[in-house]
Amino acid sequence: MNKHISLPTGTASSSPIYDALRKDLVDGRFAAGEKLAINALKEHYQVGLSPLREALNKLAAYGLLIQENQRGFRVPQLSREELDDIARLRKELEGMALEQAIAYGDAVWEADLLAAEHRLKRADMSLDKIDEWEHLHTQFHRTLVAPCGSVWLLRFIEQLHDQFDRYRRLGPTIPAVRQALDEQHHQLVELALSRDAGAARALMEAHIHQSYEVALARYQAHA
Amino acid sequence: MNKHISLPTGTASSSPIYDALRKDLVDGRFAAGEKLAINALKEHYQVGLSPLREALNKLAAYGLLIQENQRGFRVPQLSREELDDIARLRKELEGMALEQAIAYGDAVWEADLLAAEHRLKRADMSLDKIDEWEHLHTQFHRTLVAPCGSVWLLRFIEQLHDQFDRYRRLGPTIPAVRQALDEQHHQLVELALSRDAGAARALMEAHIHQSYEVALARYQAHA
DNA sequence: TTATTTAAAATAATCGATTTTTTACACATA
DNA sequence: TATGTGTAAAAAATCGATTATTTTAAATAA
Repeated sequence: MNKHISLPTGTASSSPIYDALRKDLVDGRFAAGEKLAINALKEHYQVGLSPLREALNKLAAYGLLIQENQRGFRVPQLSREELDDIARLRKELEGMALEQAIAYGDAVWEADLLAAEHRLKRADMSLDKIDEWEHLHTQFHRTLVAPCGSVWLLRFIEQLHDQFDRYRRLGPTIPAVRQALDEQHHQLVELALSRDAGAARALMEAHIHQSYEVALARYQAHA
Repeated sequence: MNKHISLPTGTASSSPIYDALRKDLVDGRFAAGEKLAINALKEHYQVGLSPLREALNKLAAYGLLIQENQRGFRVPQLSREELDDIARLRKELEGMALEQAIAYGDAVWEADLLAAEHRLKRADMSLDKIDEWEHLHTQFHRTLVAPCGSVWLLRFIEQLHDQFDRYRRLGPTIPAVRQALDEQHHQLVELALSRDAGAARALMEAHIHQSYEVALARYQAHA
């Protein structure tokens, strides 16, 4: 019995420590620019040095850490410029992927989409269940573009999502914002099911832009 | 005195063993699908186990290796579908990057471009100097898109280039093909200098397509 | 005081050995 | 013959300790 659904492609199978660290980095548990104390991590996550270092190396290659020559690992800085960059690329790549998904997606995809949207809408978003909601939200966006036919495009989108979330998750999710996003999620499904690629792409870009504005406000509040 | 020009962004600073392995993987020194024998690698590259494993982990995160749960590392398979995917994305992303580079590039960029093209054209391409030519070729394409303003776009382009080269380098570079590509390189510089973004993008896509056809032929000859 | 040098401490990277897991093969059973 | 089980060999992953490097602090000189 698998704990995970097998990923669409050769995504490196991940270790528990990799998953935990990745999640904590995306959630903003470490300060931007912070230097990671390896011994402290070892103790905190209760792992040996070797698995820890291998996870850190993978995260550096993935872009969630900076590796400095013989000076260990550091959490990347945040910047307005990078946030703009990430948002712009997300619009471009997810827009592209959605258009292709609408072209290639079959009836199974349609059902998956409806299910993902329903689960997300139903999800409790009280503070102790944020993780659950975040997971379903990620899952929804993943489902939306899944049948685009490009393994590499999906990979890049995933990576940008993680980077974007470093900014978006600087503050707590506000119910009113969530409501607005949920409405867009619903409309995205409708446009996808009606195979209106142009309108769906436009809405996707607007959707990302809205998230971008939330993320930007939070970033500015922090800086 | 630095051996490398510092990279535009937080690209993980790489170790000698990482560089060597990456190069050998891109050059096709390992068969597609091959399982890597760690002890053999250790001996061949004359490195310890720890640095080797860390390099392998980074390469897996980068997409040049597949990491299987407790079953070590494997060279990814090649497929027609993936080659098509990579070529398509390269056209899209490098086209986009070139348009932006033409919008943002300054006089220094213009000079760098001319220099990169000149060095590439002058380069000897005899069999023992292939590495030199390949390096200058990479450098030329890098220079072309460098001022696009998007760190992440550049990162993805670099990654796709490496993946593409796994197919392109299945066979030796033929002088006639090189001649044709050099001519396109020259025209790309001309269009870039004249700031004709539309035409430059179109030519870039045609240029990638031509490389794609070469790579496809080589892939089919191998399979 | 400010800069530079030196020494000590802290931390990162590496190594060699151990433990765990997988794979291959022989044998037994249906 | 096909299928399953047990054992031995191989390989990967991990651990504990060592080595090398960087950082910090103190001391000396300008």
